[in-house]
Amino acid sequence: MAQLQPVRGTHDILPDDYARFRHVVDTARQAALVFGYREMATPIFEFTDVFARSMGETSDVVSKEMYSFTDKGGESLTLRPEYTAGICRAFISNGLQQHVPFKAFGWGPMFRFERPQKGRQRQFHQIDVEVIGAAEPQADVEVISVAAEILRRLGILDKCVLELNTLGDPESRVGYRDALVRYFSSYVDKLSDDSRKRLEKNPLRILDSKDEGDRALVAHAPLIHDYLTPAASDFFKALQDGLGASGVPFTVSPRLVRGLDYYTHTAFEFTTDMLGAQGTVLAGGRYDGLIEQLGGKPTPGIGWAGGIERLVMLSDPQPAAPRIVAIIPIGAAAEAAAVTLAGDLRRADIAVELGYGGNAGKRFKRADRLGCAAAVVIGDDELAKGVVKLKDFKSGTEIEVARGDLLAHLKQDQLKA
RNA sequence: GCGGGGGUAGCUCAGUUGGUUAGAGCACCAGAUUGUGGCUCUGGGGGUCGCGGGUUCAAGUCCCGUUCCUCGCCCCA
Repeated sequence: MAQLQPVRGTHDILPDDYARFRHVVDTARQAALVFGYREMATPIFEFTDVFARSMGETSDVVSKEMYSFTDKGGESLTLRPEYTAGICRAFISNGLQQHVPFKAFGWGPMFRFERPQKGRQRQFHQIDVEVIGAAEPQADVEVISVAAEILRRLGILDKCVLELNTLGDPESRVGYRDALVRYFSSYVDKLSDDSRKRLEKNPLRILDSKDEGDRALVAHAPLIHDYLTPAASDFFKALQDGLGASGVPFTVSPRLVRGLDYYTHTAFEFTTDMLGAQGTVLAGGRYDGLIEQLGGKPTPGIGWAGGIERLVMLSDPQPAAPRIVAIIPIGAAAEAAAVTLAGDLRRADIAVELGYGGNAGKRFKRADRLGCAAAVVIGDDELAKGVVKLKDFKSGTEIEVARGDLLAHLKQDQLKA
């Protein structure tokens, strides 16, 4: 075991894994583009205040999980623990109000000081989709549809279920919160220690407690749906109708809530039972109060984030290796010709591996291990005749090809990278 | 932050009640085969047994600390 380890909770992504990682990002990007979203990026660190104000000072993420530091100019900065706040900050900073609805796709590393587990790292990566400046439930439908389409393209939609709920508008939420506090307060002695704390800090959270005793109480707790204002109720109905029309299956989970302060109305999660305790693959919701909280004009928004590492674990070991051609020179004179030839092919977008040395046997062996589709052999005989030998690794057959015809041959064999 | 289980070669692991120079398979390198890969055979390199301390004549093995991974809680993607 090596003594020089990466920082706890961080991992190197080596080429084989990176291929799967990139496949997830590429698939997500492509699906998002199809829905009219455009890729963008924000800095991986922001003023600490951006996250503290958006997520709430008392949230667990802000109070104990942020990588915050003071830079040499004395500013308190924080490595982003999530994407939404940064996008909203960018929306305000760049005066994008005139571009609403603003539809963004992004991805990148996030940082949280948590105890690592499988599917939970201190540096992890998310794909992210946001719509800012749309108050209509149709936006919620679209945002969730993008997520479903990404999961479908990754071939893992059937390993997930979509759980859906509403937190109502602020008015609904206040009434419901009071009702919950009243209900649970009458059973304080039966609540778990954790939930007793939640009763003061974040009573909605009791609803998704994993404690057996809590669950029994939750089963008879008031439901948000009885406290929705007519407007909030209509909104939720429209969302469900829209999802039905889009062919996105879901189940309503009245106990699904959000830990972050800025969520309103829609809350949803795509979850799986294949990843142990880290079952949430992709989750999000509506955050109509966030932009204003950050200092912008009141602007509605909705979005989600998906954990790339978790998506990778669910998806199949990925994609076909690139079709590489190995050029194998034999003899000193052929070395130069091989370099020239490699340049010609690469300019035509054919992936070429030119071994650095060794005899023919070694170079063939190496080409085979790399998974090369074919080898181009060039030695003194071939040089004299102006040809190369083209060997197909799969069939083992070898043919002689004029040097001028090689490119056409390779393209015909669909060896383009 | 709390509780449980782990760490022996690049990978997967074995290693007896503590006992001499710590092993296997796979992988890697070399040769058989200096103009032809996969298969086979032969040989080779590679380990401060996670790290530090303690007990002992003797520690991979027992004890303590620590670090990292892992399972669950909290929280979250």
